Amino acid sequence: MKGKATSFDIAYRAGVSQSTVSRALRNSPLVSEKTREKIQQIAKELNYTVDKNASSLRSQTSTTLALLLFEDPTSDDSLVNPFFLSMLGSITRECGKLGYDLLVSFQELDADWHSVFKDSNKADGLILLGYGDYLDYETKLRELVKHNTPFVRWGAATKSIDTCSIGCDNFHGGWQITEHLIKHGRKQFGFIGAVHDGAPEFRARYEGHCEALTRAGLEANAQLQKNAVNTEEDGFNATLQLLAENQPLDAIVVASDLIATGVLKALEQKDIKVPEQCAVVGFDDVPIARYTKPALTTCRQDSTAAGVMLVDKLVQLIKGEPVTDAFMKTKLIVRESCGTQQ
Amino acid sequence: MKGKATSFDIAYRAGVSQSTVSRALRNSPLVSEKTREKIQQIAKELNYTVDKNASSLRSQTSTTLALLLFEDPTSDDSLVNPFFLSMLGSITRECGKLGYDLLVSFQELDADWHSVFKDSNKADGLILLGYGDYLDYETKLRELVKHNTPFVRWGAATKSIDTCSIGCDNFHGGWQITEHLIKHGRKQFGFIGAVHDGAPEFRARYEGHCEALTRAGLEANAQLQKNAVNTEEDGFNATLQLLAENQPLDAIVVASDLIATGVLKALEQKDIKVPEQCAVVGFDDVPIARYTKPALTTCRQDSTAAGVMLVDKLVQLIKGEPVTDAFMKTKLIVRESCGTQQ
DNA sequence: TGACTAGCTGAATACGTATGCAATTTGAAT
DNA sequence: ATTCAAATTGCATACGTATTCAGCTAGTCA
Repeated sequence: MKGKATSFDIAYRAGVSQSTVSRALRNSPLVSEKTREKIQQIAKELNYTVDKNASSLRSQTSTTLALLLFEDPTSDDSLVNPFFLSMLGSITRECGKLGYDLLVSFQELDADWHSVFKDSNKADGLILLGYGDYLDYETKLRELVKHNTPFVRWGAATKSIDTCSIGCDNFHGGWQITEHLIKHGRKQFGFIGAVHDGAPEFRARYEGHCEALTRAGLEANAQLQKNAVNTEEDGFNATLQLLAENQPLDAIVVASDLIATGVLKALEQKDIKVPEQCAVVGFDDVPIARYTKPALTTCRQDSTAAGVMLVDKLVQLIKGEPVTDAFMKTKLIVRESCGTQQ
Repeated sequence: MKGKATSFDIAYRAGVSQSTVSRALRNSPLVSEKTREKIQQIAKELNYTVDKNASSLRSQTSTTLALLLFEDPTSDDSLVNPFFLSMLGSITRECGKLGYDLLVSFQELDADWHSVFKDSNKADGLILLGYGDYLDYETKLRELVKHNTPFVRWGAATKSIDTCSIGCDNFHGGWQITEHLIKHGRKQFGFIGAVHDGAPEFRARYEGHCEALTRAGLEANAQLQKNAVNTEEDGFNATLQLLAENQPLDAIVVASDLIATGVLKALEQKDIKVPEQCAVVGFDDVPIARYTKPALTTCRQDSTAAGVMLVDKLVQLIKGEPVTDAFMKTKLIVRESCGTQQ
């Protein structure tokens, strides 16, 4: 025999029809145990593998999920948002466990990703990863809903669209961090992270932060909030701006760890001791956070659990089962940069 | 019309046959410009997308690559080797640029990954990532060759198998690092990293290290080489073992950055100042290296270029073009941990 | 005018599987 | 022996595209 073995080859050797082979290999109860064993035996001998394309074409289902990662193409190409990257491991493994293949694709924000993967039958469903609120995002989500494309996404639930979102409680996280710092005596807060035109996640963190201040009878000073998108560089620059305000400051709450690395760098350059003179707290708990100097106190989002949940929910959606949004609790990871260890 | 539009739907509206539609959409020169434009216009109106499965089935080519990442499943699930992770970005983007989809899959070392992806026609070719030399690796590579499966891999060229390997010159890197340290007055070297049963990459780095010592008239002391697989924990423990030898020591060359983070941690715990008392140099230049305390001097492998090259070569292979192995030069990145900055 | 070519187009088919339906076998019950 | 249901199996077809081959039209050249 030349080329790959087909189900017909197996049928011929087993003395049965191709239909029976197909059924036997999928463990259909319609075929007798004896026949099934014989067929599976032969299949093994021939190193037979089901042709994915033919199978998908016929059954109109690809058992493949597509992971779309949105990123601003302006940033350094080699630098992928480490938080999402850390989800990749668990997503991949969970897919494997459930028998799904995973297509990974980095998308530029403005591409018309929304139709291609599902419409071409490449994937049964989509996992959307990326800090939200980019160009036409909602419009595209709506498009997906209209097309009946199963998808899940990481991020805050969007009230206006009926989607399955999995995210962490950013508001609570921001509150948690700030409350912790207040409890340990910090009083003059700065906040770094874009809260207006940026990611809604950052905004929620900021609002949680403000809420904690208010409850403690402190006041959020808008002058001490500086915008920064999710890069070290922006963190560095925003910190310099913040310091230029010349206001007393004993704590900086930062919207992400990546930004926080830039904040630490700026403070070091200005000879401001962390945490003695100024506490710094990040958000995400990316791998780097353990290695900064001082080690970064942060608010962990459990990316492993998140990845698993994203896949599980998506598969449920594909199977037509009802799913609900999920909120994950954040966890404060106290390291050195907040000055409250032990 | 219900369901997705097919090429027949377009044909009907355009008043032509399905064949013509197929040709027009693939820009075949066989169809007149007028017809082509009309068809493409209608296709756009109907939001038509070619069905990937049907197309792949018919043409027996999937324009999909599979990235297989091998990792020891014992390590923390969420921790993927950061060096390989950093290749993912460029691999993904290069695939996109060339019109290929990318399947990503983490494989356990012992699975029979070697047949599944290509035989099932899921992918046209394979990218193999992982420090080599795991169970039956060569056997499986040989199997791939026998099956005529196009594949490329990151790592040292294997003399015994006719594969396309892309790797960096680990020997040179080890030599480079050591030579640099010697030039700056270090004399008593330790080496941490598994050199026998571990990755051949680590071994080559060690050999380069030894070569540099020999050329400088120094001698590699086997007692001062301690094994460690690619984890921070192993680095920590190996360092303690190394120190327990109670030999004079003013430099430690480490087989990878990840291990080096553990080395730094151990040295700090033992109150040994880096780099004053002991220089430390890693390998890979993973993102974390910039953030350790002190910042890690290391030997960079250009993962972005590597990723692009892996994809390019694989596509060439798929097209039947001849390819050659490639060796990339390493680059010494001097930071603080070697004590020679400026 | 006829013959021939270039340029397009369409009919028909194959890719390899999954599945509805009909057909057959088996065994049990009458 | 007859009937009937249950258990298996096979036949035929559809999934949607790409491509071979043949056919048609219009234009060219003799």
